[in-house]
Amino acid sequence: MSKEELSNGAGPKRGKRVTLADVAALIHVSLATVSQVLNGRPSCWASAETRKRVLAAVEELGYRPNLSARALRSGETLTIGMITTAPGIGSAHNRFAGAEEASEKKGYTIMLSCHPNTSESEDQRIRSLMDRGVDGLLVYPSEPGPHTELRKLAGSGFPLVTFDGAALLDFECDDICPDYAGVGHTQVQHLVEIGRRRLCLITTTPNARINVLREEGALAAIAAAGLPAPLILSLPQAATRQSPDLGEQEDAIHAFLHAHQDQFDTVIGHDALAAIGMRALLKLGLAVPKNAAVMGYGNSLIGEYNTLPLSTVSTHDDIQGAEAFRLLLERMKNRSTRPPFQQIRQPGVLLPRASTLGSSYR
Amino acid sequence: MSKEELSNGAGPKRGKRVTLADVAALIHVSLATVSQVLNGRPSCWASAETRKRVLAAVEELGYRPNLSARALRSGETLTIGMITTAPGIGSAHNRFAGAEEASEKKGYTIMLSCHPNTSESEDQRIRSLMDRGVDGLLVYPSEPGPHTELRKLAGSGFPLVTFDGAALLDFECDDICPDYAGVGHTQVQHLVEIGRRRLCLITTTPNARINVLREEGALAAIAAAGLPAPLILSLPQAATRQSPDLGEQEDAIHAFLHAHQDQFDTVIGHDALAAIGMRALLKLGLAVPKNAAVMGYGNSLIGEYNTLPLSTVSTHDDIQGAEAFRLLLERMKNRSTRPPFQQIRQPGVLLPRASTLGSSYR
DNA sequence: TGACTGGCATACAACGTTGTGCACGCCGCT
DNA sequence: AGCGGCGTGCACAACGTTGTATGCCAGTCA
Repeated sequence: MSKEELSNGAGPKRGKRVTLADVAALIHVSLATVSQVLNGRPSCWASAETRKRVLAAVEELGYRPNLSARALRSGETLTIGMITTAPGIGSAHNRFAGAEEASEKKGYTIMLSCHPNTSESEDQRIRSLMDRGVDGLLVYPSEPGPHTELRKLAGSGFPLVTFDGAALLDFECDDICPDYAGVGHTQVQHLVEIGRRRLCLITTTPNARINVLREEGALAAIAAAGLPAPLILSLPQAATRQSPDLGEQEDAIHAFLHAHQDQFDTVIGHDALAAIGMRALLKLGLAVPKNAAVMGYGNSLIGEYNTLPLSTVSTHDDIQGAEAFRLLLERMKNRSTRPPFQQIRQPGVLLPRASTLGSSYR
Repeated sequence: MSKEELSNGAGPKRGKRVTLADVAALIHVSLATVSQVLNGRPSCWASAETRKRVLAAVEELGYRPNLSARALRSGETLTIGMITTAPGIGSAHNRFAGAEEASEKKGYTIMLSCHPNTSESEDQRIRSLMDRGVDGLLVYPSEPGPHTELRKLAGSGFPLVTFDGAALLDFECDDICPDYAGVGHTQVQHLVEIGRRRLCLITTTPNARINVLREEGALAAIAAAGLPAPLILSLPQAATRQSPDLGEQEDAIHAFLHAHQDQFDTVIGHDALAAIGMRALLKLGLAVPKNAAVMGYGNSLIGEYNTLPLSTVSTHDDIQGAEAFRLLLERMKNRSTRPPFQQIRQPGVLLPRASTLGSSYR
């Protein structure tokens, strides 16, 4: 008897999903027995014989458990939430992809929620996901603010892992972010090796602590290498997260570099800014990398597809995502014990390309 | 009496979530009453007085409904699923962002699931999301295959909207994709306006029907404009979705363009390929756009941040996402009626930049 | 005065699971 | 023969909602 015959015949209620009761009825066993067999209770239960019949019936009817019901009963949804700020240009979609791949293997699904970069919208998204009963949460904290809900979660022992939290939060929690000091070190080491000494650092929003952290990493590495202090250009944060006004940024960079001509031989910034910076350099008539090398960091495709491929230090955002999920899973498995918070720092990997090594473009 | 005092004092069960029963108990009303007030049953019910008391109690206890329970009871989860193939370079994250923003406004949350590009993994992701009781599904179909689950869903009237389905599926369903014919027309019109006539088309995987559709759009526009038939280069599909081997692609393009030198004055492809193509052109010693203009289409940042900004026809992937959700919502609201399937075609918008208009780079 | 109306609130039964406690029959042991 | 134990299986009570059927009271009309 095929599944089709059953589903539109006299079988279980037409058009409804197959339930445990349907399976039980088919082979004249009780609900509980079927449930036990399927969940493979560790100990005693269920003779090999009934077990076989149950599995056959499940197969025949195409039974699939109703996870809403299971969630209500057991409090576990096999679902985690992820909250990000900008999904576009930044690291979010790569970290998501890494986390998603890892979580899928363990049977988890991710609810992904984006929000404008404010503490209130962060609170709201957290509440929304908690209402849905997620078992754990991966969060990009917003720029500094009260972080009411996030703080509560961290304090309550709820499984939570943040990205770049160290730079943005004034309380402790499990966190993962690039090893900025290491990234800076790698950048500087490469630049020193190719004979550069006079760096120009381009960054955004000086008031955002995350950028301060990035900057500190680079500065420490520069000092450690015995290079002179770099030029620093701090751009105001992009107005809209989806598409910052590149023209405006380019003009600002152009003006700055023009004003400090002959004071640098290298431009550093995250991949997007480095790409924009490269345009400004060419417009100034400087050859890249001959007159000025350009070096980025991050994980973006921008540098990889660029006409003049951009040397960068990859922060392996996808691995960060996978690691974040791994840590989250650990916390979800052991809700009772409260191990000390863990701060993971993802090392960067040098990807030297034409913008530091190539023959020159104008 | 503050919320904090309650939650660790004698209030509702310590550490547990506040439930309807807690609220009801606090003001000595029945469960049902509270539920009715909160869900604002349209008609008769609930005096202004009790309504006020209920709302006050809800506020005081910080009650939030348990959506798992509601889902079990009502069959609605306020959650939709989205299934994509490659999340990285393609249109997926922009379409997601658009859908997410639109859905969030309506109280929906999206579960996002990615899969390697096979029909089996597509089936598996669909089952996983259906188990979780999603109210609707947005799907990137995989390359041609049986599409067992997807076909079932489309046939059952379950709310489902696909992206690029017209090119990939042999059955009907609600669908949205770029208006390829329009995109091709816009590209060609712009190129004609700047005096180009001899086009070279770069595409991938000739066997994937989606690329055929794209190609057809361009070819039709080329023919309509009275241009000679273009050169066509079909590259094999990238091995890994995360990071295709750019060097290999570049070499292939380089060889092709070298072999057909002087037979084209323009290169067309989607943004990523166009960017790679531009490198090949420069390597051949051709000036862009003087000797060869380059034109992409899509919605990627690659062209925007490129050293030589890439002219493109944006397919507004974020709007497509929002539109897809709008249509899905319509289907979810009217489960009973089965209106004819709708195929939305998103028009492209010309973004002329330096790769067709600028002064030349070499 | 009895019956009927309408406004308000309540009990109760689902939704599909899972875990606990108990019942039944059979075996071996004392 | 009586007892304990074990191997199987089942009934039942939750989990937190929501919709329906019902109860209660005051006021109104015949």
